[in-house]
This record gives sequence, structure tokens and C-alpha cells, in this order.
Amino acid sequence: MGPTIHDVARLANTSKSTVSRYLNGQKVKRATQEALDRAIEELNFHRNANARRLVMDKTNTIGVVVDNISNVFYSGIIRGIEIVAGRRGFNCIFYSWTSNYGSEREFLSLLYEGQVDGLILVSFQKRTPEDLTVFRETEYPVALVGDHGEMEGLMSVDVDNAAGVEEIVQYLHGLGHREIAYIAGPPHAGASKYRQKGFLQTMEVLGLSARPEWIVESDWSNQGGYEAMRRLLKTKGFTAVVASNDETAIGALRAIQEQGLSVPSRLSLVGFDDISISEWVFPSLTTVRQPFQEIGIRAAEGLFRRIEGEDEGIESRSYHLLKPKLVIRDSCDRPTST
Amino acid sequence: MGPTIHDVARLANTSKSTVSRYLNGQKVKRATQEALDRAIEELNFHRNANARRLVMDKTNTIGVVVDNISNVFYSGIIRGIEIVAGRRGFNCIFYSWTSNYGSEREFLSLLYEGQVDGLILVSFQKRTPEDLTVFRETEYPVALVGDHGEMEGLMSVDVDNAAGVEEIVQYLHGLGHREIAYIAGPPHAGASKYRQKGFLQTMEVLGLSARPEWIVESDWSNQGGYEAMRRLLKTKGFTAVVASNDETAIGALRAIQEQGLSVPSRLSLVGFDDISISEWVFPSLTTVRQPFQEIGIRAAEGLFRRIEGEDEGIESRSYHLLKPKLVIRDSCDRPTST
DNA sequence: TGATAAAATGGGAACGTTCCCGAAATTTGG
DNA sequence: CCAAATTTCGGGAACGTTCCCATTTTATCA
Repeated sequence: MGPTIHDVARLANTSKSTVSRYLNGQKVKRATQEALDRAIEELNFHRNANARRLVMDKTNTIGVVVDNISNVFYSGIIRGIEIVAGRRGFNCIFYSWTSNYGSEREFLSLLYEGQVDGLILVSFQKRTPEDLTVFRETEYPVALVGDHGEMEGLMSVDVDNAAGVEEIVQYLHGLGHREIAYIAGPPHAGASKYRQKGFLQTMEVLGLSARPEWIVESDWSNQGGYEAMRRLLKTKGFTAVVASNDETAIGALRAIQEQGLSVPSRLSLVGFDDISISEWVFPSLTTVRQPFQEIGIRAAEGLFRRIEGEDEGIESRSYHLLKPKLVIRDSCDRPTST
Repeated sequence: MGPTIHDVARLANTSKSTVSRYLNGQKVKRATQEALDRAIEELNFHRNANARRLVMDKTNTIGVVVDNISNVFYSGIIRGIEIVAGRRGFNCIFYSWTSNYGSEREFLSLLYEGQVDGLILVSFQKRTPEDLTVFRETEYPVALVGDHGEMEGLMSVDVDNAAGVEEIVQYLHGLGHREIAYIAGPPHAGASKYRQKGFLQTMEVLGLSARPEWIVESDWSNQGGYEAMRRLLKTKGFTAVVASNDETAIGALRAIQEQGLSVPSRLSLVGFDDISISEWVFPSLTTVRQPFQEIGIRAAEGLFRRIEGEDEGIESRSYHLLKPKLVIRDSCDRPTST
């Protein structure tokens, strides 16, 4: 191992208690301070984190579990979490939930084992009811981002997916579109379900018919969007396409352009998420922006409320639904009058 | 805290030593085993990681520091690292190198403090000579991915940037291009320098002149590529554009298309990196694929060689240069004969 | 200057685990 | 069935730190 507090004490002609106190910011005599500084410098001393954590029963660290750590749109969420953690003097460490692990639940052992003081689980995959129950029952600080499976009593943050799609449909309707196709996401993901519900409900409210052959399923990938759009293009009559996320929309855009059709003059297209590339495809994509950073901030604040035991009440275990925002770019226009 | 090994021992009518042995996979009598299983289950016992780490002086964890944790093209590198770590029974934790931290070097304290057994630093930013020296001098296991500042004696992995650009230029030359423009990256990043060097050298080898007004600088962002391309389009005569990364290329593509020019019939365009979106822009982007996963694997293997002290020699402290591969898609064609 | 208050210091227990070593229990072999 | 060999077990030290408490040193004020 490296040098210990004891070695420092010996070199500085004092006791480990004094070294410990100095390292923890308490005052020591001027002379001892200088001796300690010299000793620490000379030995290149660093406190052993494991010993500290053992005795203090505190890590000053929160863990963030992300499925697919490099998903572009987790970037904002992570940033939000880091801002709040930094403010509280906590570090963040990230775990990627790859196939190495069976279920998200397994990460709870990070808490049991004392590796982190709190845990934020970020996933837009479907969560199992067993997972959710475990998260609710544990007395350790846990916050969820994404699918909360409509379970009460657990701290979670998500975006109002239905409201986002409603905005989209209203916008298209305002432009004059009446025949609107929809590319759905994976049927089990919570976000996907809410988006589709938002689509169907708004169509109904507006008195538009959502024709079954104009609703196709995809998997939220570029490839999936591309294939879905090709299927869609075999039918006729719609003037606008709502893709349930941006990746899908970009795949769809490619399929449309390959057919020599033009967006937006021939067909309008909308996405969802506002990932960074959406501004840069041609034409730039009209979409709905998720308040990613805000999501991260809310989740982290909820978590810290539990870590610091600020409330035992219901507030820290409630469900936050954030409103997304329509971002109008160049991929929509009035329908061509035929 | 939670229940301890002692509580388990008491409940199972045995001693902590026996519990410890059982937890570590040694054999115990059938009867005690059953009693232990019951006790562990009933108490929901988990070993305290900090106590274990303290006494064993080992964490079975490697840390991976990434600047901007959500950069799409770190995904493959991370995956590669996780594969190797998983094989060795190690966990990975990720740290994001945000503005919270001054320099990469600060992460070395994770090693000093015993939080991780090894560290991989992934960054394509410019590294300072001081940082590099510290990484070289430390006796702790460290591996670098990206810029190694041409310093000898440190374990690092990078892609052969110059060779990649050379392939691009050779390919364009083979198609008949003679007038080639170049959008450079940020001048201080190592990768950027090598790519530019590769461009200039290959042009010279082929007897082509790299005209100064056809070499513009950018910052490797979409926006930067867009602006650089607009500047470039004020000049005339070139038939192909080499962008020094894909993001830049995609920004450039947009600028070209906004002018009503067509890729590839009017202008050929090539990128570098092969990020996932490059396949999906229209036309799909011809680019050079970095072997991201392989990079991660190499770095992790080098790291583990040092963690496990397999060699004290030079092998684990050498520089690995991996060859990238040209990926031909739809953004290049023969120049139009005017 | 001397009594008293305040500040600085050192010793030792505690945190929960692993691991060594000697003791106890069990198995083996004649 | 008994001694020897083997397996299982329990006690205690150690890991490096924090924190409490008693002690020593320094500062304060009449």
C-alpha cells in the first residue's frame, strides 16, 4: 500500500490523531502544520478511501446506472445529475448496465455493500414489476429516470410523452394536415406506449381517423425507421409522418429521400427527443425536445432529499412528469394541395 | 449499517471466521452451510465492500475516465474495455471528466486512495506534457487511449490517423480527383495533427498541390463543419472535400445541400471515424472506420498485464497504433468532367 | 505571576472484513 | 478401536482511518 497517516505522523513528529484532524480541516499549530505539509508532500501521501468509508459509513459518492452509457441523449441527464451532485460535494460514478448484469435490481448491492450513498437508475427500457417493487421497498436512497411502470411510491422522473406527441399532432393539424401516419416504437417500453396513446387520443380529439395501415411499428433505431418508412410508402394518401423518436425519423427521412420524394414539400416529418444530430440532417428535423438536463436535476435533487433524510414524507417518493417542448425546424410544411 | 458477518455467525451458531470462509467459497460442513444460507437470507446480509477492500488492498474494479461520457464514438471503446474486464472478473466504473476537474491527472488519486486497481484514460483532447510525464512516472497501472503526445514509455493505444487519411486521398485520387479541399480539426489535438499531416504528405506523394485556400480549420463539431464548408464554397475549383471527422462532414454536407449542390455528383465528400449516424445521412457518408472496440480491448489488455504484474518489461508500456479501414458508401463519385 | 479558561494534542477503541495459527472434530487405515 | 492424518473451526491480529476522551500545552486576565 502507500504511506499511511502513521508514516506522516512519524515524519512530522506528531501523532496520527493530529494528522487526521489536520487532513479534516481542523486547526493545528503553525509549526506542526508546516511539518505535516512537508511530510505529506515528501511521502506523496493520500488517504485510503476504503478505511475512511469503513469508519464513516459514507462514501460521498452517488452511482448512476445507465443502460448503454453512450446513448447520446443520456448526456444531458448525466450533466444535470453532475451539476446537483457537484453542488453537494458528491462525486458521481457511472455503471453501464450491459448484458453482464441480469437486471437493474442487481445494482442495489452497490448500496448494500456501501459502495455508494445513493443510486439513480436511468433506463427507458421496460422495467419488470419485480424490479419496481424492490426499488420501492428498499429503505436506501434510490431514484428512477424513465419507465416507472405506473407504480406509486417510488421517486421517479420522466417526460410527459403523451403531451409531446399531442403538441406534434396539433402542430401538423394547424398546418393543414389531416392524413397523418405514425411510426411506433417498441411496444413494451413505457415511453413508447405513452407516445402512441398521445397520438391516438389527439387524432381522435381532432376528429381525424388514425388509419391502421398508417400505423407501423419500429424499434427506435435508424434501421427500424428506414424499414418502417419503406413499408409505409407502399400505401398512399398521408401527407405527414410522425416518428416516435428522432433516430427513427432519420431512418425514415433516408427512405423517403431514396424514393426521390422531398421533405417537407411532398411529405412532412416530425421526430421526438431532439438528439443533437437532428439539427444537422437536411432538412433539419422538427421534433420535440426533452428537457434532459432538467430531468437529471430533478432526479438528483430527489435522491439527495432522501440521502440527507430531509423528508420522510411522500414528496421524495413521488413521480415527476416534465413537459417537453416543440422545436420547429424545416421538416414540416403545409400539405401540397392535390 | 447493515448486518455484519458477526450477526450472521451468531444467528447460524458459528464463528465469523467460518462465515468469511463460506462467503469466500471454501467448504464448510453441510449443516453449517444450511444454517448460514438461512441466516444470510433472513438478514439480507451483504458484505461490506469497504472493509474487504481495506484488508485485501484490492478492489477488483478498474476505472475508466472519459471526457464527455456520452460521445457516441466512445461507445465501442467502452464496450471493448468491458469485455476484457468481464473476462477477468473485474467491474468497470466510469468517471466523466467534466469541467469539475482540472486535469486528467487528478484522477490518479483514485489509484492512490485505493478506489480502483487500474485506470484507463480515454481522451482525444490535447494532453499536457506534465500530465503525460505523471502518467509515465507512476508505478500504478494506467493505460491511455488517444493522444500520447509522442511520449515514450507509457501504455497507450490510438488509431493510425495519418494512414486513414492517406487511404482516403488515395481513394479519391483513384476516382480521378485532383483538386481536393481539406477541413482540418482543432490544431492542438494530436489526432487532428496526424490527420492533417497524412493529408499533406499523401497529396505531395501523389504530386497534387494542397492549395492553402482549400485548407480550412474547424473544431470537429457539426456547426464548425458547416461554417468551414461555407467558407470553402466561396472558392472554386475543387471537386472533393476531405473532412477530418464525421461530425464536421455532416455539417459540411448540410452547407453543400443548402447551396443546392449535390453530393456526390457535383462534389465528393469523405469523413473520418464512422460514427453510427454516418450510415444514415443522405447520401450515406464514405468514411474511415476506427476500430473502436479493438482499441478498448487493447487498452484493457495492456492495463491488466500491469495490474497482474505479468511483465515488468517494455511490452506493457508501449504504444499501439491500430489501422483504420475505409468504408465506401455513397458520398463519393468520379469528378464531373467540365 | 499565577489561577483559570481555551486550544492543541496523543492514546485507544471502533468500523467489518480477511487471514494466520492453533485447537477441535472428523475421517482414515491398520 | 485407537493413533495418525485430514478436515473443519474459532480466536485474535491486522488493514488505515475517525472520533471520543483525557492530558498537556498555550493563552487570557486580574
